[in-house]
Amino acid sequence: MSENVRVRIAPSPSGNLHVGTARTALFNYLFAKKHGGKFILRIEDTDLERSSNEYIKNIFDSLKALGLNWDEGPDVGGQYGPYSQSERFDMYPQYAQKLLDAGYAYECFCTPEELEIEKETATQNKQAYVYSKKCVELSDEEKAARRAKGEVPAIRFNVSKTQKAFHPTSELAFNDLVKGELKQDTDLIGDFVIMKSNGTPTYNFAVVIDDMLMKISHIIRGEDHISNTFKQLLIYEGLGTQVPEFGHLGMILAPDRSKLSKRHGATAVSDFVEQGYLTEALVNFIALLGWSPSDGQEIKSVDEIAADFRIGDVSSSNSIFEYDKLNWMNSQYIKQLDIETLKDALRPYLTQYDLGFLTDAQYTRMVEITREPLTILSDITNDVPYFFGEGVEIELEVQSEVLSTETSQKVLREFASQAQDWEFTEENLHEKLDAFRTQFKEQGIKPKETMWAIRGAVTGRTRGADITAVLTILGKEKTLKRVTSSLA
RNA sequence: GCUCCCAUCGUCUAGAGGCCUAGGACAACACCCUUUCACGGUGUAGACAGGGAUUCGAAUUCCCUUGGGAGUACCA
Repeated sequence: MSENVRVRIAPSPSGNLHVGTARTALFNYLFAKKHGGKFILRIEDTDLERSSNEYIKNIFDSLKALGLNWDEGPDVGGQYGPYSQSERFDMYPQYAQKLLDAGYAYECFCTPEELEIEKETATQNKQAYVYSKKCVELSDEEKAARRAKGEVPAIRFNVSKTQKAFHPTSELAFNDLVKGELKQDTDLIGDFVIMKSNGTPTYNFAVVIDDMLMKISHIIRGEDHISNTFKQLLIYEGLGTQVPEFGHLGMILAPDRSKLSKRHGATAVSDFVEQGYLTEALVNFIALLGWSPSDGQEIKSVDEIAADFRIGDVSSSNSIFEYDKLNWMNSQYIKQLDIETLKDALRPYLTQYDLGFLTDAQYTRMVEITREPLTILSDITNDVPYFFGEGVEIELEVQSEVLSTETSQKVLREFASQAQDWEFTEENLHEKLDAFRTQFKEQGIKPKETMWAIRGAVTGRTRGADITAVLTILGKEKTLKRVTSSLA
């Protein structure tokens, strides 16, 4: 299948790129890479009301950030364009006409009110709603008369007729790439509209025509499309064109097993990026929802995953999006970042501080000593306030439980006097502080307490980065000033 | 309501009849390391939804129940 593999992702720009869509895009991308095929981006912007350029840009940016670059699309073009559905409106009527001519579709003049009544009786009888087909046998005279009255028909697909033409029974089945054989009784599928009375195609029709014209070979999408697949299968057959392969992925659910929505927090790729997740970590994590590496090594680049990817190995069940593992994975990716990249990546989260306060060397050192506990990049914001400004804000608890004690005061007094003569380099400070601790240890004061007093006075906290490096970055003057102001 | 899909530790998963007294990862817990927090290391605990059937033998096959998800538009 190698040269002919063509897959696509077809988001509708009615919102920012959702992680669910991102995962579908990823699996399509992996499938294309694995088989040396093409990955195509098509924007389904037929719902002009809800579509916007801002969302289109967000989709482009997010996909690129995840490393899912497309071979054909609205921006890069390709030989099967245009790649925005709104520019393809004139392509659909001819195929609807073809279906009409073959008898696989017919005009329907039913009003919304009539349809509503049909639906109501169906629900009352606890039956599945299936369109009555009342317009299927309309004579040419009747249709002409209705038109004369100003009625405009929609075009419906004749399900049973198409089914009979291509299959012995009313059962329609196909072999799904991830779920295996899937079947449906087509008697339960009503004759659905393919062209609305306003002349635009419905989703199910447009998708088939687009996929056919773009020569899409494999359609990998969410399992919420399974019921659409049966309708689309029939359209392909009615059109007499080659039917692509289908693969349906389980859904991504929120921890409460409901659909992942805004009320659960971040849903768009760009939301995660804003929060300080690395796209490399995000895409890696998302790949693990439904797929697992054959060697057990979970941290992998998209390229490595592609080499190991087999669509048949993808899990057919839903999976829950839990932050725990994503967080861990993000921290792993942060650890792998080289220092210059990290320094830049962190800047957006440090805007509230005056970075000019530190030299580049000091900023570098600060990042080096504060990077370790970072789960997401934005964690840095609350970890570094004491590096900036002359004074420091002391946490209430630190003041009452650490700095106010007799022991701490003693330590700080001694520190204030001794440190006057110290040279504030990390190497020297390390040595001096070691001796300093020992000195107090002999008086029965634990090293931990000694260091807490100093840390508390200088950073206002009891926890944080390596204190020797902190003092060095601050320098003697600021350190002593802060220590002195903590003396009672 | 009707139709379809799914069902292994809390979560993501390995497992395609004997290799399973079910393996890994995250989270949890304990201990170690340590001038704090953390990182790291070593351990502990934790699952085949329930019931039938097939078989010498079932997490793996079939059926039912239960639970969860999806679809049911002249939306996409």
